[in-house]
Amino acid sequence: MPAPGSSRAQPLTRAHVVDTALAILAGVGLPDLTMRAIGTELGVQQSALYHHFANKQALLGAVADEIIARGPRRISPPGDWQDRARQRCGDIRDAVTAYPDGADLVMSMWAFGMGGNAPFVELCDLLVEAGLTVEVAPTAARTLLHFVYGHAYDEQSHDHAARSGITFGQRAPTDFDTGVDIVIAGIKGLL
Amino acid sequence: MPAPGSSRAQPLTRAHVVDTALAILAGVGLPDLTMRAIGTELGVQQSALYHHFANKQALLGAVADEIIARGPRRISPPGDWQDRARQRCGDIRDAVTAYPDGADLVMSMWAFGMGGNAPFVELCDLLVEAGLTVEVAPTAARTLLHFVYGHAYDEQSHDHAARSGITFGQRAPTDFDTGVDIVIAGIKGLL
DNA sequence: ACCTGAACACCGTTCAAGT
DNA sequence: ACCTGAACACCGTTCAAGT
Repeated sequence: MPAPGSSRAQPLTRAHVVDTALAILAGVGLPDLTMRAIGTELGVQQSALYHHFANKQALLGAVADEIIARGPRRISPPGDWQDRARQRCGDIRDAVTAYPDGADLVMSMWAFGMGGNAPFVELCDLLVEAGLTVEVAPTAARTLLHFVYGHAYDEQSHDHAARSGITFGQRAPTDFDTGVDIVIAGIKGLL
Repeated sequence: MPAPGSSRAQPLTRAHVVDTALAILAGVGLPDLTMRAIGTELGVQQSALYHHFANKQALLGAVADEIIARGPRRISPPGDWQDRARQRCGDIRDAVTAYPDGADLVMSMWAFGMGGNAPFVELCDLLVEAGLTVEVAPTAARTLLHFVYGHAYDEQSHDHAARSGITFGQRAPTDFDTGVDIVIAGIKGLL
């Protein structure tokens, strides 16, 4: 961490900004991931960030991409397309739940078309390879992702709520797997 | 609309606040649904709202409940449980898409346990009636709702983006129905 | 009990000016 | 090109004080 006020040898890069944003996200969550916090952590004025990103949303889009990129990506899976889809969904879930509010961030940025598109493209490819038509594969991929993000968002919201003293009915640990299985079984019917 | 500064005969009620919040949401969307805007529209200081709601989230939870309550609820459907589930999902989608950012709001409030729980309860009941065990029905209901909200959120985000000039690949109008069918077919496998 | 008025501690974004 | 410093136009929330 550079001391605030220290003159940097290197100019700021987008990658450096994204790195710092991820560190702040990990520490304090999305509501406190402010332009001022990022600037302060980098030893720079918040206005300097606008030289590298058009606005906060563009910055968060890059953060969403990085959350996905840093997530696990188990390769060369044994078994059929259903096992591969299950595995990829699990990886995506692990990626977004690795950071507080990660599901919220990635889901929003994906919906807005400003980041986090890789999981959609990968699942589309996987499903086309599995034999789905190019017309229906995007719909199936989105259905899968809506579940993955929705479930993760739920989980992370409950983490917040638990800290505020609100309690929820206990959720089975197999809940995620069951949901993914439901959607995959449904997709199977499209073949 | 009461003129600002007019002394009201009746004291403010929660229902009146929620009504006004919905009108503002319909007009300007969630980012501009501020405590100040609600207060101004009611001819009252923003601080007065805290006498009726603990905070903004509690107020938005009540708004989410009202969005669902005001949505359509087609009754006594012909056909099997799958038709009934399809119909209920369509109604929920219509309810949340009737207001700008409605999907975002209802999804968030539901995840936080602060509102919008009725659709979940209804779908649970419907699925238990269909023959699902009480262990797996909530998981199936959540899977369905994650898709419905995720899809609606996507649509409404694209509405925003279109206004900012961003364009997306065209989505088939049957996309929602196909997604619901995928999940319902998957749930069928649990019977 | 219900509401006012003012304050507190913040936000994202812009922009002239420096180097 | 890259960044500073200061401002602009906002937020949600709190709280003493009024009625």
